[in-house]
Amino acid sequence: MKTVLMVAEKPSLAQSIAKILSRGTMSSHKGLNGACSVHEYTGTFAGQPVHFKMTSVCGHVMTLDFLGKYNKWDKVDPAELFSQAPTEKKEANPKLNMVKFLQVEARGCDYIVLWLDCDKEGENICFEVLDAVLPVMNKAHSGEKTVFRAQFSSITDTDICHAMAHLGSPDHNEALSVDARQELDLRIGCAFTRFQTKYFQGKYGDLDSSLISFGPCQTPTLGFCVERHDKIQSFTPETYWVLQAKVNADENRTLLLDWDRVRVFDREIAQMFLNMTKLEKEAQVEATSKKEKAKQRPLALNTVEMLRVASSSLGMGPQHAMQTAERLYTQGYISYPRTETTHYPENFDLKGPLRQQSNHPYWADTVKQLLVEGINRPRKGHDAGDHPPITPMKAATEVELGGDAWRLYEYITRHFIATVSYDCRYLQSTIAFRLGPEHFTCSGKTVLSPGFTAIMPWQSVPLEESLPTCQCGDTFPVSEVKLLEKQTSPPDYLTEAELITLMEKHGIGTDASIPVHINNICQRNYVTVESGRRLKPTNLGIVLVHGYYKIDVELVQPTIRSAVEKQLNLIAQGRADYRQVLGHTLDVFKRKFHYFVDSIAGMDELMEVSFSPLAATGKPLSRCGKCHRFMKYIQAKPSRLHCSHCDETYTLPPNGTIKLYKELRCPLDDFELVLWSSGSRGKSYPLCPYCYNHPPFRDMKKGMGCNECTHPTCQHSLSMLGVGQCVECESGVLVLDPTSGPKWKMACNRCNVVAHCFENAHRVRVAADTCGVCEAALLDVDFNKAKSPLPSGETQHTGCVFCDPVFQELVELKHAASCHPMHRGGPGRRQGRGRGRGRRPLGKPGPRRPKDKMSALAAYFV
DNA sequence: GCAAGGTC
Repeated sequence: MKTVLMVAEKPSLAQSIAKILSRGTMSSHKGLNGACSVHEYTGTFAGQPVHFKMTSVCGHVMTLDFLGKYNKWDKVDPAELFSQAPTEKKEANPKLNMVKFLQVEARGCDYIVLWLDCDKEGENICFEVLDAVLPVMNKAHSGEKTVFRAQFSSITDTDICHAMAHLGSPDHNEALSVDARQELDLRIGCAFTRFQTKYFQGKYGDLDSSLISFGPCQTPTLGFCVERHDKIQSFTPETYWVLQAKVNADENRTLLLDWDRVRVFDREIAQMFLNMTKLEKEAQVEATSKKEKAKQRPLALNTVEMLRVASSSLGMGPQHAMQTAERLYTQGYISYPRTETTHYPENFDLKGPLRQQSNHPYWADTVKQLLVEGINRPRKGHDAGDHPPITPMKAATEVELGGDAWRLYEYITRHFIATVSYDCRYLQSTIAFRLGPEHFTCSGKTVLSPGFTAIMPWQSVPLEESLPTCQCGDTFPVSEVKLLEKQTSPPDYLTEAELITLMEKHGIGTDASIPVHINNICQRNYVTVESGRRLKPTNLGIVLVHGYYKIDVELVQPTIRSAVEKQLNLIAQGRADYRQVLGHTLDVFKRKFHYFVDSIAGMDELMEVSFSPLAATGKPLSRCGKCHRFMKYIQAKPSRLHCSHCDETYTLPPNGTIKLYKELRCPLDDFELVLWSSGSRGKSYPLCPYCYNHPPFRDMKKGMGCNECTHPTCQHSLSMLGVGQCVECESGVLVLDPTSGPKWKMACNRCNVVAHCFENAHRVRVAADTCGVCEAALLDVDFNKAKSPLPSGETQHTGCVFCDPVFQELVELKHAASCHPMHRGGPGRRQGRGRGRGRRPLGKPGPRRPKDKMSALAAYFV
């Protein structure tokens, strides 16, 4: 029997499609990567009985990047990234082993049916899948078609079965347009980002962002925030006047009338209107009207609307809201949360999900009433052909979910119930008055039936007292006419919800990527989230955008995306050549890049005003090995040391504190050592600022401290302080932390394992001898007289921390900062440890300590 | 260390 391989874009879709096509008869098992499942069943294909294997990828299989050597920032001119730098496709998520997984499943298959999402990205993934599986599938007989594409617009029985019966072919042009998009985004984004970052970080010490990034989506996103900021800044308040009149409706009630002219901006004219009306004793009714109006129930919920409400009403940022929604989805509480669709398919079972909610403590009554009296048809929304709107899939209580998960679930459920509820109906009454020559109106709303607002109370029509009944020609006594002086007020900072709307409108990002772009501009310190989730640009954000305004406004305009997308659509439609479009667009941006580089002084002028040059930032900390003057420690991200005399900058490890290390010097370059520490519960190690940036030995890399230094004789080096191989990771060595006393620690120089060894020793040294059993270096310890754990009050002991019975008792293994007790020393508690690969119990370390001192020595003299 | 797009 032949085998048909079928591949969907994500595990959940593979499951639902297989369920539909197999009519529930499939058997499932997990694939080798643990993330994807394979669903198998038998059926017919092209008129013959076959075996079906339905599985999925997890989004893109591959990602585009530059060849390794072009990722060295200090060796490559960013301008080269526009054409010379070659790119390669790498596995998007190496942990998932997707290519291997697909090949294992595809081996021996005869046909493939591609069930990827029906958009351009999906079409591109089709070819990523084909590249992986075609080499291992059975070869086709000549002329036989073996590759098929399913075209579906919703995940319903009819649609899926129809797609299966009308298979087509994958569209190469659509896939190519995505290839072009990837290459453009990569080359343009990286070139501008690297140039800006290097230029400004080399000049200023207080930018407070480790990266000055640029991208065709994130930059216009920032642009919207700064545009609003500029509007606020340039706003000048204007004074205006409003004529306010009150009439007595009866003895104890007055009506406030709205002036038909609303407001005037000229004081004298306002005064004139007041003079014309203030002596009037009565207001005459000119007309009355009563109109029944409806407030429409909401459209079914899609991702973007959910994110808007989450931000504006629940105070949850888009990134957080999305993560919460994903968790609700994987736990089965809601349907797939990434969808653009606001329209339920015709045969969608609306009553099922509704029935599940009929015993819910918060909305049982509303739901029961709907089920008894009949639900309303949801409004006609937009069908993007991806997934049904976001719908609750099972009932849940506040206690069960708790916190933000509950609040989001509650909103989704209330919204869903609202979509099948009736519109809110209310009566709008208006009375038009005349006071002398001027016209006024008074209007009020009375709710006739609350409809969906019962389940979405925040949407209710506010309760108002009804207007008095009256007729044309009636008069009411005037109680007061006065002039109010007011001022126009500036707009407020953009809310996240408004930003999402703007991004959606201009096609910046997608439902899945909008939260990422917003998160990016926050993390890069371009904007901060203020109360009410309003986005206020920082100085850095403002200067960047104003700089683009000065140099090339197109770099920050939202059209930067849509213009490119227009070109890409030509590729997708087969109306333009992929190579030509790519070449042309790259050429345009290459010119823009060169112009930007040549004009960077324009942006720099703005930077100067807000930021301080490197030489003027930071505090003197340690001495430079070249000029022996103090270098300044710049704490702002990225933290570094700057020698203003030599005009050199030395980067330091991120996240942690830096102190001078006892004025000790590196024997290689005479730089004063500094001590990096991740906190009291973490680890610390000394490092030489020069060696950290310029590795001294061949077997060392950039970013290594003394605890990884292979110097054979320096007292701070790995060679001198290394004790034994790490008990968890493959390549790390546990290194004695000479600053950790009196609570002595050894820390792995690769992973975050920390071994606490002696609490009451005043001196611990790494001895020259090694353990005969495990080859770890012996430790030479002087304990405090009063608290010595040694028998008969001895204070001095030399032994192996891993094998010596006295020392073993004193060792405790932890993880830096997190402090999970992974190990407690002492016999009798060893069972059950050592889960996972490559971990050895502390009692049995593997081969240890850098042994090959001769080769390190040789490297030293290179 | 960089983009944006999938998804886990």
